[in-house]
Amino acid sequence: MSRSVSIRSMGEGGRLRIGELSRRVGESPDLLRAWETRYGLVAPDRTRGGHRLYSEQDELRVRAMRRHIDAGLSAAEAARLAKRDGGERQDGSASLAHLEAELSRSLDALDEAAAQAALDDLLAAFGLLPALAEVILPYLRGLGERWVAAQISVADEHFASNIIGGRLRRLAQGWGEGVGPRAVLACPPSEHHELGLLSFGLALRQRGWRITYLGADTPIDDIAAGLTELAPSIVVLAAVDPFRFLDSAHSLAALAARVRVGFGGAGASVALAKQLGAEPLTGDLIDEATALRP
Amino acid sequence: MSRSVSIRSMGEGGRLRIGELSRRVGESPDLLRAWETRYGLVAPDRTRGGHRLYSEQDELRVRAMRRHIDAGLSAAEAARLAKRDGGERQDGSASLAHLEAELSRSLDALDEAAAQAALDDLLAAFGLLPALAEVILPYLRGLGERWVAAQISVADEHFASNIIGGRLRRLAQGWGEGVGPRAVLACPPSEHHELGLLSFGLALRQRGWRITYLGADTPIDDIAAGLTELAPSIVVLAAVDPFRFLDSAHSLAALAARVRVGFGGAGASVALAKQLGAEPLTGDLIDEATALRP
Amino acid sequence: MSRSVSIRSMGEGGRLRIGELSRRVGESPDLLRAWETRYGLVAPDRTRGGHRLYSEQDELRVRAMRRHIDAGLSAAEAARLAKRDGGERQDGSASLAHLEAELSRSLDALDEAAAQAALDDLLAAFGLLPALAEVILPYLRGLGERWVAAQISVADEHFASNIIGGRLRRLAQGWGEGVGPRAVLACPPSEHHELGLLSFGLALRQRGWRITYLGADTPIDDIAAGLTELAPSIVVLAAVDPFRFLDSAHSLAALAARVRVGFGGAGASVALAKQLGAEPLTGDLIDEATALRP
DNA sequence: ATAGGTTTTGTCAAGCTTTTGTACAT
DNA sequence: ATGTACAAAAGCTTGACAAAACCTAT
Repeated sequence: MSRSVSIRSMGEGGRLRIGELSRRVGESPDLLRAWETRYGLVAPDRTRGGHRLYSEQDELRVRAMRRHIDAGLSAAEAARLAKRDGGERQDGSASLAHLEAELSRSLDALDEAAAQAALDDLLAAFGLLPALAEVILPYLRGLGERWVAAQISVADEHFASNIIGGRLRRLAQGWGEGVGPRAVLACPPSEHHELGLLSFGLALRQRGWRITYLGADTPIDDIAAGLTELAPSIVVLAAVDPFRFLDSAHSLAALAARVRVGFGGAGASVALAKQLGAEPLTGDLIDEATALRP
Repeated sequence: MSRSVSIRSMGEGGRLRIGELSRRVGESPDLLRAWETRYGLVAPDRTRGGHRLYSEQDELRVRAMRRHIDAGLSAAEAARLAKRDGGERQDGSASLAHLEAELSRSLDALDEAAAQAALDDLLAAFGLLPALAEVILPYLRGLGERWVAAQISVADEHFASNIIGGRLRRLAQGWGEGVGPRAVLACPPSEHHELGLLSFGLALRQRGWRITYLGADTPIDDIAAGLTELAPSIVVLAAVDPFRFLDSAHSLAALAARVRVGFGGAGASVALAKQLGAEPLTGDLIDEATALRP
Repeated sequence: MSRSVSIRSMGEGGRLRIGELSRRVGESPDLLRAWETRYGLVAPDRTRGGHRLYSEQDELRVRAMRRHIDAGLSAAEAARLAKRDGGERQDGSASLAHLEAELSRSLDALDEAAAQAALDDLLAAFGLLPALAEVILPYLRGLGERWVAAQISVADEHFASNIIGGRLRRLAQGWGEGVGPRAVLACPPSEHHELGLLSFGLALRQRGWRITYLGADTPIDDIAAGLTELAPSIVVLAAVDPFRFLDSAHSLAALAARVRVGFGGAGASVALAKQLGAEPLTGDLIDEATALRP
């Protein structure tokens, strides 16, 4: 509503001229004008002389446009999405932050009902993969760190793990069935952290894989036994401690000679995987699952 | 790459051009077009200029097609299956809408085996309370309405009621035992609709209550007789017609003077409950059960 | 009964060409065609171009034909029998012995779909508590014994445990909510067998208790920390090895001084419980849960 | 089992159009 | 700033082709 046409004020009014906007968002002025005329991406006010004055929301829209294009959308589609919800970014992340806080609070308070409700909301609002990637896995990481720092008791950690683990297993229902390629999932001996592995399995399932889940603390040689029966496309092993891999180095190398093997979890590394003839799956868990090809 | 971004930006309405879809699913654009023209696998929107715009479901279909082909089916068969159920099974649980339709269809067709299977799936996929709240109770409401509108015969209505009632009773197995507070459930004289009351009992049981179920058409004075023996925390009466309460007004008032009494069902109202000294339970059945405190 | 095919019907209706059928049943295409023309063993659909499309039932018939031939029958005789009853599934008699055998078979064969179906049938036919008491817990005992006797690999054991554990956790949905007395369930440090504890929790839940589940490998002192917050009626600890109790003897005695504590599992004994001030829950797991009073 | 013809299906090419970033004249 | 132009990239349609998989009949 500010009437004053303070040409110079690009500060608190937040209204930018095209050159400054171009510099901030890293798009050429020509392109910004093209996006405006072609797709109506923005409709900046004008100075009396006709110069464009962009608002902060315009800037958000332009950035959203760029994100969508980088994600592979056409310019037209990108503009359509950016116009629809380009300025609402902080709203969405606010609700995400809120749900994250609620999950955290309820689990810390040993309040199962509230925790289940938070998980419900989370999954309903974002869907499985984003909920895992953006909230649940970060929460579990934080939980581990607080546990290491002795800020929470093991009982607290167990409670939260069991609630989340229970939910993940519920979502895993029937994940061994169907027609996709098969992945066998397990943790090496002495490794008991399986929530990450469960999440990885769910992400794979989302992509159509069939999962055979052996879970925590599984002797490597025993995996080999079921190989002919299951004929998996890949065996994925996850551990948070590299020594869990190294302790079974010999068996792992033998396994990798017979079947494709992937190493994941904080204990995996490219070097370690290479050394034992396995594939490294050391990136973001969800990304790795999404990118995995049979 | 910006893989996680893509997950997010695909969330709502971001339609892909053929090149990007090709990149994501790993099939050549030529092949995608061939599958479309030969088998009608997908029917993407088009830009004004004729370029294809694929939806998220299209992507799922293409992936399903690939899975079926890898499983050994011919392209034609793979496409037939992918079209049939390519977009349905995201997270392993069949969609609620699909199960609802299947229940409805099988009951209308008087196909008991199919109806039982649909109930199995429903309960397995969503659990008791959500299944009741989201599917079974809405179905029963619809059934009642269709019966009033004379769109179905009494036999149809009985068939469906008996299947569902039978299942609810089986689920009620042992609900009188345990350690929780006790609720006595009954319908007043001349009231014969007890499916809602059964559901209410199951929801209470789910929350730890012990149920004593007297069922349809129960004289109020008879309830009073068992009172000292059972020592219930509450007596819940349900009727679809307010006159069923009014006909026993005197006995009901007397009962409410001795024990906590709740009124539920379409025949209950806040005014009526107040008048006879009872608690109204007029909200959503499952919600009321969940909120009830001993 | 053919179990709810609808959910896992991914392969349902997928008709095979002769090459793929040949691969699956291990008979040459030529032979398959010969059996068809000579004995009318099957009558597959055809594509417009004339290619054969075999149904799942056709596959069963071919397999039956092979079984009969291997049993010594002539081809003509074998075809006659296979046509008569080759396509019919072995009908699942709902007998307990049969279901037990089917569960055992499918888990040993790492066949998740069949195992889930067996669990479905089991729970539908007998209900939770009988299914646990009569089939699932005995099976788990047998599994442990076979494992000790090294008759099965750890991977086999893990697979079965995860399938059953997943199901139990699914059934545990929402068991922390409601109005009943609260029980805290955990295994002492180093104890990782939690399937019995889960079953015990389900049995308690069935009787109206609210469950707070801390699961495997929980330090006793940490349980004490949550005590005021949760105010449980009882804390139940389970272990298969008495040393798991003895290792935490001091903490356990301290805990038992503050709250009612029960000891269960093969590692518990009346003497041990008495010594540490706890209640023995050494009888049948389901019976103990059923008999427990707040 | 072989021979000879047919169907299915992935791929490619040719020629034309649309989309989109950038450039330039007014 | 506007409007037009332009060219690279990406798409579209039609038609064809060849390898693999199937068919029938001998």
